Amino acid sequence: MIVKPSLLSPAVSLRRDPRTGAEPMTEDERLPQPATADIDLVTLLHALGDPVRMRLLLSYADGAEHSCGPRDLGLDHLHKSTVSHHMRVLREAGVTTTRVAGRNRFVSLRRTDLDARFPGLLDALLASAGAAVPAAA
Amino acid sequence: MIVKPSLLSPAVSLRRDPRTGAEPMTEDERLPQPATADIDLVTLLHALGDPVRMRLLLSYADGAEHSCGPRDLGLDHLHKSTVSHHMRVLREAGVTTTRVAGRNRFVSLRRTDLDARFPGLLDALLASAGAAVPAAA
DNA sequence: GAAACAGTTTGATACTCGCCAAACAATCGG
DNA sequence: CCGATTGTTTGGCGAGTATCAAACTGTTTC
Repeated sequence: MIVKPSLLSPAVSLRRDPRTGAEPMTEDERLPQPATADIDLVTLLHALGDPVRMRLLLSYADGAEHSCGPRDLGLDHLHKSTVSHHMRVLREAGVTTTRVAGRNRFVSLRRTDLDARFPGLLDALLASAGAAVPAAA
Repeated sequence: MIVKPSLLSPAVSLRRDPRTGAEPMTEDERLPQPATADIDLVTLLHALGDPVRMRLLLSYADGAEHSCGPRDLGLDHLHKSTVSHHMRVLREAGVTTTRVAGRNRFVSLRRTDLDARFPGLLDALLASAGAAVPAAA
């Protein structure tokens, strides 16, 4: 079940259980996450109702992939296990996806899935979060 | 901190009959609530990240005023003190406003304030909550 | 004044959550 | 193989929360 794609195999095939990831994302190893249709609004709001996770969301809003270290996210004051916990909450809520590549994990926002599930919600949330801290300028 | 108006303010009686029509938003008739500019996004999401409070939000989405009893909200399975607790969380998060009229309290959504603070967010939330339960039709 | 009404507050309990520290697992470089 | 890197998992602790039950406040009605 462990596949090492980077050096030898050009194509990776890791089919998971249909209850977790039923959608065709990048052909790479991903941590378990809910299917788009299974993303629950209350669970999502609960996940984002925490200052640390909201900060993580804003970090991910650029659409790029981010590694998991606290230093990469401006969370030096938190232990790495705490950051790992928060990222798990976000992933299990359907907010983020995690791609495993070697000893690194790359986290990114599930923007397409969220827009499909709750149209307009993510944009409104990001706009609200940006408007909530106007004094920074 | 909860302030008892009847003990601190000697002359507060601004009671008006509800049948006379819409009343201006008088401070003395309202339970304490955050100012529009003080509504915090994370606090708001935390408040809505609970199934009971999300249900309350949907009940208030019609814009009308609702009394506080569990029977009026389809929450018969919950104790009245529990409902009171949830409505306090919503009010302190800035989601709702509570007008005191005699021995009744009328709760309604702060739609204008929320739209001013976080444009588009409430609509997206209500649309998402409606889309989250499509099998009910 | 007494009773009924509408809702809040307090106390108690069980559960969840956020946090850290240490142990653990997997990968990459020597 | 050994150690360094990267992140996860487990255990524990303090704080917060959801719930009910009972007592309480203020209001209306009798």
